[in-house]
Amino acid sequence: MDERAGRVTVHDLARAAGVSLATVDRVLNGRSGVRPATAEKVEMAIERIGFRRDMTASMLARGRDLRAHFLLPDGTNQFMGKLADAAQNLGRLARAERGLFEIERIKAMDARALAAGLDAINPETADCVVFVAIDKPEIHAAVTRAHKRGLKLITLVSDLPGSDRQAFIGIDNLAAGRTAASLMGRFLPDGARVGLVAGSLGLIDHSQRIAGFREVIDAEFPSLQIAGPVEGQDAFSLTYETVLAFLKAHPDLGGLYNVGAGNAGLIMAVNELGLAGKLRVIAHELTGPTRAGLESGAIDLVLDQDPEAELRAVWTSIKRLVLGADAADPPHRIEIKVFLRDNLR
Amino acid sequence: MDERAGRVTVHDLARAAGVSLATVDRVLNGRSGVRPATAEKVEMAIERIGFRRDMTASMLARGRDLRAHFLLPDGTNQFMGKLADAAQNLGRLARAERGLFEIERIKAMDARALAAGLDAINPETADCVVFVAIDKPEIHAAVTRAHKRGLKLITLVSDLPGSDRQAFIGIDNLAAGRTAASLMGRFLPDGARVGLVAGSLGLIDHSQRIAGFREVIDAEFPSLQIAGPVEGQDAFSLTYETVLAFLKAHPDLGGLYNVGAGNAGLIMAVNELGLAGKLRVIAHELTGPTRAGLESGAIDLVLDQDPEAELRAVWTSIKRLVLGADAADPPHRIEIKVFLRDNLR
DNA sequence: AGCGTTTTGAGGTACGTGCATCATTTCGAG
DNA sequence: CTCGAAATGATGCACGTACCTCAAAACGCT
Repeated sequence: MDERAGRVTVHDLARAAGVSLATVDRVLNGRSGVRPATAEKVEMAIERIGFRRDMTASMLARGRDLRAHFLLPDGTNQFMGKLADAAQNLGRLARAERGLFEIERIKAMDARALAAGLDAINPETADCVVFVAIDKPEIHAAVTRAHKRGLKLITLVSDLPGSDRQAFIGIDNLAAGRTAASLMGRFLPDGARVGLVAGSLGLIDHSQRIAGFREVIDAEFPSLQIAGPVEGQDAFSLTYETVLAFLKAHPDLGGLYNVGAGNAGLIMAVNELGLAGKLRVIAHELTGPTRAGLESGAIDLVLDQDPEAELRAVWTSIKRLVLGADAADPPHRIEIKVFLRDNLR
Repeated sequence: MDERAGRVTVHDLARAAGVSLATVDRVLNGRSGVRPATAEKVEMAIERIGFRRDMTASMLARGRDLRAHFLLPDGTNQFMGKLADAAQNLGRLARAERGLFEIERIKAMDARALAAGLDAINPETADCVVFVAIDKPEIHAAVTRAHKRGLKLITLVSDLPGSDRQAFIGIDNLAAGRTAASLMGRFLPDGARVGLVAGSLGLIDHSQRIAGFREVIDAEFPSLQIAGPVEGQDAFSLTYETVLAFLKAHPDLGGLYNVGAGNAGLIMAVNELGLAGKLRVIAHELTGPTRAGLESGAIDLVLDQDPEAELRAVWTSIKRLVLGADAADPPHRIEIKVFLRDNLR
């Protein structure tokens, strides 16, 4: 309660609770050998005197680093490259707060490789695993095993709901799909047809975006027709071929919403058919290709998630998971940015 | 360079630089009485051995709190209320990292009150001032005085470029205006007329939004006509009256862009004239009134800045300013969120 | 060379918590 | 009541940096 005089320390807490420092330590750090009644005394005293553990001292005293192991998809996906760069950069900064990041790239869209990567992580050398999930049974199983080994798990960008992961850092993909639909609906005339493109429906972020999009189209713009989705595996050439065929099969398309990557291929297909500017195109993630697409007019709108903001949230989340709830900010959603040609900076 | 063995400490640094601990301390903390040549030896050693000061130990040792004094506008502006709440909340969390926030509300839109508030802050009891700027000469002068007293200054939401403030936390308001124009341009038919509403052009965030809006309309949608801006002082009843008169004076308006607050009054005026749903309305900040406006259809689009994200950035910035560059993340822009009826959560 | 001044060194304590050790008390079952 | 087990207390060191004091050395100047 006394906000102004020196800090409230564990000594004050021990005195207020009428127990020894050793017992306070046992309660604060969840060690065994404390009767529930005693623990409650301490917890009530924490509330009463407003004790908050000083994280600067805590981190110093525990001496150990917070070790996070990242498993990120490799390949030509530019967004994942930005994500890995952001992890690298933030890792350098987090060192000043005793964070130690290990970044490993694994084969994209390959559930077996991801499962193997998860299984290979030793709880002796890492506290925490950060990975982009694939919603397949073998990944659920690997997550359960990792959790049993005592690792903390954080999904990044693409979640794995219902699993043993402790946190998800990424945008609200349902809301992203809804936003796309809401804007697409305002761009297109009644009765138009919209095509959907995804990387893979096995990625829950992709399928959630589609679900959100469908929901709003059905509710608010029921006259619009939806075609697809087709899958391009987030790869350049496959997306090119797939979208080219898709556009040829549906010459009446008025809009295209790509929930995945592979936008370079998509743009190439759109340009090849001379549809740039005629087709309303909404894509995700501001990268080289999508930026070029906005500038050239091939893409109307890009919904973006900021990798740096996500990595900051990851670091915060790691602190929370490993050190306890009051070690860091409460969790918060990553924001969805909307880019048009006119607000590219 | 040795990344894995125990940390690189000041002791290692002293040894590597061939100086004593005391000298290292003098260099690291910018104390006087070090020859340039010696300081350079230390700085080169820092680079060479990759020394990074351990912030957990540093904060603990310095013992002092990081004291930030907030000067936030009072009044009926809901966004400012959210901002103050966010400051309160984050203040509680920042205590665990030795942050101490003092939050003071001062009369809104009153440059004299703000200047007096700035002048009243004692560098003995605060390290840092966080305030919402008003772009008037007397504020520039007060900022200069505060800076001379040794205070660090951070502008929040509304900036004061060209002054002695050390940092600005807020969205890119030029980009916000451009975004609004880009979307408004796509919503309206050729030749339509758009009205502009502001709180006060003395607030640089408001004038920047208008500038960005104008820029894109002129460049991309030159057929659109712009009326206004009119000023509602961010107040409920004045905005109501002003917008009502404005709409009556321009019965041909197809869209309305309010860069300021006072949206409850704006909605009331729009409803009174039976224009809800007919007029395309873009507003700022997701608060009670704008949320209700989205839901009822009186507002089409809300550009939002997240007060909590801004306060997190403020705290990061305070650490950087008071403790030095590697104490925290590098600065980053606050993101602009776009809300439609369909992605309200 | 001798002076005063500036620069550098040596060493200590303090910050608040984590963690370990060992002694002491309390508890519960028989 | 007695004994072993469980719970609690007492104490001390460690973490890496900040900040202080006092002494020693190097410097610039005449």
